[in-house]
Amino acid sequence: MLAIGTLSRRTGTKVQTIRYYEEIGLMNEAGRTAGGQRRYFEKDLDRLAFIRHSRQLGFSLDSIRELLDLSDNPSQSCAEADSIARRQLRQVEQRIKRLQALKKELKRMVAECEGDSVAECKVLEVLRDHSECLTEHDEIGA
Amino acid sequence: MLAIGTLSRRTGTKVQTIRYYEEIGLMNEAGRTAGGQRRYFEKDLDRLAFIRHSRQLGFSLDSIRELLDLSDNPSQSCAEADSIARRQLRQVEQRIKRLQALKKELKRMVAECEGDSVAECKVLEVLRDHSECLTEHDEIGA
DNA sequence: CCTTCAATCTACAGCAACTGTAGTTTATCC
DNA sequence: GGATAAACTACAGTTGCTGTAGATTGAAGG
Repeated sequence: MLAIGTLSRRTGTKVQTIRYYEEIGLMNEAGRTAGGQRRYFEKDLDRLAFIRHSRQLGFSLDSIRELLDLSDNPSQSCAEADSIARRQLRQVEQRIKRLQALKKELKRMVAECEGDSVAECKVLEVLRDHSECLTEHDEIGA
Repeated sequence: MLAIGTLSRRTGTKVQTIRYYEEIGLMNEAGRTAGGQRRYFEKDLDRLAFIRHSRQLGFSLDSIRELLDLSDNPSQSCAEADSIARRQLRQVEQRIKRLQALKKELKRMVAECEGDSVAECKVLEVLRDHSECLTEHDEIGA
């Protein structure tokens, strides 16, 4: 039987975060000692590791919930899991695209800055006037 | 004199967001009509546009606050604004790097999935077992 | 002048995904 | 049996908004 701190250490998850996952139903309710402390099995550790790893790959808690459901029912089709992963991949690619546009703009902004006083600062000037931008960046960078 | 809805339309900012910016002190407190509605000058519109544009470039509200301060005091050195922009650039580059690692991993995951049942689903397998990953991705993707 | 209706107002709850704090109780080790 | 680390609950705070409810206001048309 594992205490919550052991799960915490072994998965690099804050104790409060584990309790939070229980609260929102991602982790099963843990068994308790007579004194009320949570005690876990190895399988709980595996589940938490799955959640953490998925988070590291950028999946939302909602997606992870779906993936866990699939994982719990091994007879289902794999297609669902595949499509969740593809969706995540598309999102990541989207974000990269947007960030690359931002990077370009920021680079240009910084490169052109050579004035010594704020009055002639290119950085502030660009921020003041969107029309100086080369690219469109209408969505706020996630 | 401009109503809040006009600022909203002209900058693509939700009305509540403008009020929120006032609440946290990013926008100056607007003048009011006898009936209590906010009325703005052109300079307020400019300030809001500056804020929005900076947000689109991914600056945090705290950074924007600094940038606005600089912009309000045009005799200061430009170095400060420059360093804020460079910091932002570094952050963006960092995020791109991380996302590219994720993308690689997700691509591999999706590419290898060919089993038809969840039991042999590569996606779920990879999520279960971090050691199957090629890259480290210890930080949760922002 | 009066009605009407969109626009605005305040106040507060909610989102994602945690993180931090305070104050208390439990488990473990010597 | 005492000390101390670790666990407990409950709740506030983070970032940057967004949405809702219910009450007013302002401008245009008749």
